[in-house]
Amino acid sequence: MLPFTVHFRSGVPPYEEIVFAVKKAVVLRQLKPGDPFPSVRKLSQELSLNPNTCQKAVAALTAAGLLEVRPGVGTVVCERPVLSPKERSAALREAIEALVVESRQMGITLSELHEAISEHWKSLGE
Amino acid sequence: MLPFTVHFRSGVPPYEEIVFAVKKAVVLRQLKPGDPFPSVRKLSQELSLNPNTCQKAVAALTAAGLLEVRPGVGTVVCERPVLSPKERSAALREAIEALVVESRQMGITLSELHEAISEHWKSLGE
DNA sequence: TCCAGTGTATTATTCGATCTAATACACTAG
DNA sequence: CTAGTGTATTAGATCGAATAATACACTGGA
Repeated sequence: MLPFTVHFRSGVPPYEEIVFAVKKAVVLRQLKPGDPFPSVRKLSQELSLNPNTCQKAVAALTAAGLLEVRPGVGTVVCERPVLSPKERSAALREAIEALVVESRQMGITLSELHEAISEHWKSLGE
Repeated sequence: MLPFTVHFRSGVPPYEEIVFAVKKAVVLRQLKPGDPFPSVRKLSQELSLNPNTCQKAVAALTAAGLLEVRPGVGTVVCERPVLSPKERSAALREAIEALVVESRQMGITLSELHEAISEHWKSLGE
């Protein structure tokens, strides 16, 4: 059994789904810093995917700073990366702009958007 | 000259960039309801794209309710589509979840996220 | 009526990303 | 030494997207 759940949707590359599922699992504390991360071969077996596809997901998560690779040993979950507020805002700029434009185009108010975000935030715990 | 600006990025299909650019232009009031929308052939000429690619963008915008087609005449910008609050929230569910997970994974607080969204919101006017 | 300008449909081809497949290699713990 | 790691390489299959060249139905105006 894997320490996270992947939901595959048509139109979205499987390796991207894995990346998102792992990020969500970390947020939900299903994966904690220091936890061992399943091997590429284990992943490919559990998810019925090619090892290369899983390797691509692991590489992306490593580049994003969520996983740390111990050569020859395995992969573990990292401490949360430390970024300055400026870096954090910049990293989310595009996603925020897309969401805001989409929201205003649909006639959603700023209050409604804040409310919807707060709800999702709380649904992930604490 | 087109009534909106498209920013092409590698990795994103050009027709999706057009769709987003038009949505943003409507939000910015650069495109108002009733305004004539450039023809497919005009678009392809100005953007140096194949007519079929522009046609795909027009079709997507029509399906989204932003444009209205007058057969044989041309295309005009629609009135803002009316959706119930429930429909609006549902339409943004995935984008919001992705943003919230990404934010929490990066260690951003709910307050910081609200602040960043408010800033982007105001940068689009009124 | 005729014609130019609309949106739209069709068919075919090219291109790139993705996923799969089968190996191979360097590393580390036991 | 061996089994289990991550990683790299090469190749092929598949799919979506973009391009290309036409063709058609519709509408407004000359």
